[in-house]
Amino acid sequence: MSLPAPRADRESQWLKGVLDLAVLAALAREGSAYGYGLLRSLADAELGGLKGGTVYPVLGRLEDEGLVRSEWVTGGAGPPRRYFFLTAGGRAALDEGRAGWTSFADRMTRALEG
Amino acid sequence: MSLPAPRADRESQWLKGVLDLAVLAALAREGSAYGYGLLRSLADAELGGLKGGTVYPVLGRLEDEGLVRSEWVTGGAGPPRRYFFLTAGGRAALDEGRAGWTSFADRMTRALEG
DNA sequence: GGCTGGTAGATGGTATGGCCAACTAGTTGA
DNA sequence: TCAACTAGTTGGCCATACCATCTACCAGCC
Repeated sequence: MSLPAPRADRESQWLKGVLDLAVLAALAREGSAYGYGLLRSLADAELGGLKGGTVYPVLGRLEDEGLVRSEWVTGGAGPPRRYFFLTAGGRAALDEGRAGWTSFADRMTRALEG
Repeated sequence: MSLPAPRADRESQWLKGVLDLAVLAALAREGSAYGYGLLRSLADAELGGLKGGTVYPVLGRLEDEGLVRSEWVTGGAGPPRRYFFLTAGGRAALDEGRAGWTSFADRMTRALEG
């Protein structure tokens, strides 16, 4: 391929560094959630077409950073689910990230309009 | 180091895929510009602390994609400057990118507030 | 019992692109 | 001659979203 524009969906680039905040926000909104459910609510709603291979590593990173806690729940219908909850640190990180994002988005939008 | 949060400045992640649009917008605003000037106007204004190693490759990519044209200008004060101009394709890409960005930023902001 | 299909989670490799550091070169002034 | 500033270039690093693939559990069906 030698087409000039690789076209690599800009949106997937834009998600970088924001996806974790989106996940934190979804957890804050829903109280708790398991990966597969998040996957579908995020994909059906605002942010299009996320796949498991994208979301699960995010949850893993968030747990490594102590921003979420997880808990296996077995015995329901289907395979066991791993439910995630925000920690206090996660809530703080979400607030901070929200502020940073709105600031950045404003500056960027202004830069694009000039 | 074992601190949980690697702290890798979120903003630098957010710039991914948006910086090229910011550069296109700056060129559209100023008519033409050379790299070092762009560097300073972008850094002084909205988007903080950009370095040469970040901006010059962007200009190179934009030229490879046919979105900008460049022209060396020698004989002024100081080293030769390479001036960049938007092409028609660049203007179209800017419009398209602007629309995509505002849409994404809106959806993202809504997702963060929920 | 075996099949199939949907649910749930995990993993590895790839490619993108901003970052830093170092480098070359031209001009100006001491 | 030397230093400082301007201007552009290059190479390697690293985080992270993407894709494809894999395991495993359960339900319904024959």
